[in-house]
Amino acid sequence: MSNDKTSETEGAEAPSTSGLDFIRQIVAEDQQRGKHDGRVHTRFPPEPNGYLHIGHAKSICLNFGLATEHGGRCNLRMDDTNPTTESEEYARAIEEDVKWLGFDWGEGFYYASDYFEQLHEYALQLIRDGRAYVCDLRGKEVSEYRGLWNEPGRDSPYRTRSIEENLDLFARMRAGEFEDGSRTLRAKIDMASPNMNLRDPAIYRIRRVPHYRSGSDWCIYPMYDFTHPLSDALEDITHSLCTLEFEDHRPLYDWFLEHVDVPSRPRQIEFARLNLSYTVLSKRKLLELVEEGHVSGWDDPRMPTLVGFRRRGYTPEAIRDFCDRIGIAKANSIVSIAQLQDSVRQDLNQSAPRVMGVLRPLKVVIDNYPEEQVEEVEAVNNPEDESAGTRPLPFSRELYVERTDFREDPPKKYFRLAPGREVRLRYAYFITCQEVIKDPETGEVVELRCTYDPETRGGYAPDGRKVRGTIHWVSASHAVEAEVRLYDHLFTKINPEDVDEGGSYNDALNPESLETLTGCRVEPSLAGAPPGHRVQFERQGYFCVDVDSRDDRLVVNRTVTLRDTWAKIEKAQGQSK
RNA sequence: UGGGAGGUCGUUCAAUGGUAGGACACGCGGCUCUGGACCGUGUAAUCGGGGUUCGAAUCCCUGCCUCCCAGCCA
Repeated sequence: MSNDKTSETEGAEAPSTSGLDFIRQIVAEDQQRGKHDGRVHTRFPPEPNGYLHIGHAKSICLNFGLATEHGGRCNLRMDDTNPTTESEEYARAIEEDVKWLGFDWGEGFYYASDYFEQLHEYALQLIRDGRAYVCDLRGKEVSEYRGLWNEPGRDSPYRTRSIEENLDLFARMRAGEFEDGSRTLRAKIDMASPNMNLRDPAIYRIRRVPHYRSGSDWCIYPMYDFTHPLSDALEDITHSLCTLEFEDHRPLYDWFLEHVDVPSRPRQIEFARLNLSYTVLSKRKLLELVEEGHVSGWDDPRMPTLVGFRRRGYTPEAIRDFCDRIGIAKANSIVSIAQLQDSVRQDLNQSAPRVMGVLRPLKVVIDNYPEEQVEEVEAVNNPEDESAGTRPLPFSRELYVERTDFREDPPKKYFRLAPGREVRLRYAYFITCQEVIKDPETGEVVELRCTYDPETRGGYAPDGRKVRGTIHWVSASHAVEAEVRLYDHLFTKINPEDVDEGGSYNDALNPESLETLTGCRVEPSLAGAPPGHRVQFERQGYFCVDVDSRDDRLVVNRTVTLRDTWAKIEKAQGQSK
């Protein structure tokens, strides 16, 4: 958040807005012109009917970022006007997620439901001014009267009711005299408008159910289109940022501000919502994934939710960096998941301590190493951060190395272990593979017999000879056993929502999105690591201790792999054959 | 079909009448006790057609394509 070195533009009256995204340009211009007294006040208005996902993060970073960049404020507001889908649990989770992402709303925490009384007053004003009426049409009838895109709607037969009758009926709606769905309060705008939103939209509906906050104080609830502009105005919001699908709601947004006596005049600006390759980002679909059991919950590490990413091991810094990098525009687009992965790698590379972890252990016995001997070699904790220091690693005659670091028949450019080959065990010794032991039944390689060169302690050969390969390892008797969960995309298609007729987005569910490895071996320093602890398993990737972890059962999630140049080479070799 | 909004390297975002640039991805090279990181380098784009202009991604006209809207959801 400190990417501003633009204050060097002294002489210029109006600093250039070049390079800024279109919203920041508008805000900068507004501020230069002294609009809203030069104030910038934004808000992030989630509905507490689900968990926040990475798409929300884009909006959060925009709204909070904009405010801090201009010395303004950003409110967190629960947009909770629909009691049937919302809950306290979601509201609390949202609050926590925004905090986790690293943003602070100060005193600015609000609930639209706290405005119910004021909103009701505003509705009365509209009625008194002849701008709203109680309509007795049922849902189906309303939509019949609404007309089609290319055909104007018809006025409701109740449109011409007297103000007194409207006032009376609305009071009785509030008093609970009418059943759900039997009546609505509608804005009297224009049934012939080419914009459907202006064909007398409902502003209050009857829902005789308790609200998670207002309890049973109300049985009528205001609609989004009515609530939102007025809530913004009540909070003195200057710039009300929302996504593209609300673009043609803007005339309605402005209509309410125009016809209700509000304290301020916010402006709605729309931007494109985030789409991520190989994932879905809609609360409805994410809810389905949870309810249908395709994932273990909202915080399943494969979920694009903030709780999911958190459990997976993503850092708030990485997510913020990602949001900075993808920019803000009006063109709808699908951002590559590789972009996000780059952001985490970038962050974790700096901060994650290195550790030895063997995912698929292959036993190695060093024949010329003394039977009972154990020594300690010194390992660097983080080559990117000298202050992280070093740690001792136990070394002994029996080790585990990565199964994929041995090939009986090595392909070209394979620098790892193979019969007769010498490699370096990171921070320890050079070893040479002398013998391959196989299971007589299956032919599977079960053990490698190797010899080590005692002169190469620490990983250097005094005679100056080089080895091409350095591999990771753990001492068999000292290693801690762990369960490692590897994740892949939840979906196999770049855009799972792009489905053929009759298809469903979950046809593209990836059956291999979770791979659980048991019997993995990690270095002893990881014993007892708490959930949330992030490390790099050298040469493998970044990992994070899962909440399922117990003292006697280490469970770690793979956040993201390291870049794997060898995998690319091998893939290219495979293709050229 | 009516209304609204979009279309720039493979992807994403810039360039606001004056050399089309960054990031990711990809390729090549260097360095390396992580085939990581890092360093260097390269490939690669203005939806089509007209016009205005010394000069157009940008302004005008026209065509094409994509997205959103017919909840008493947000």
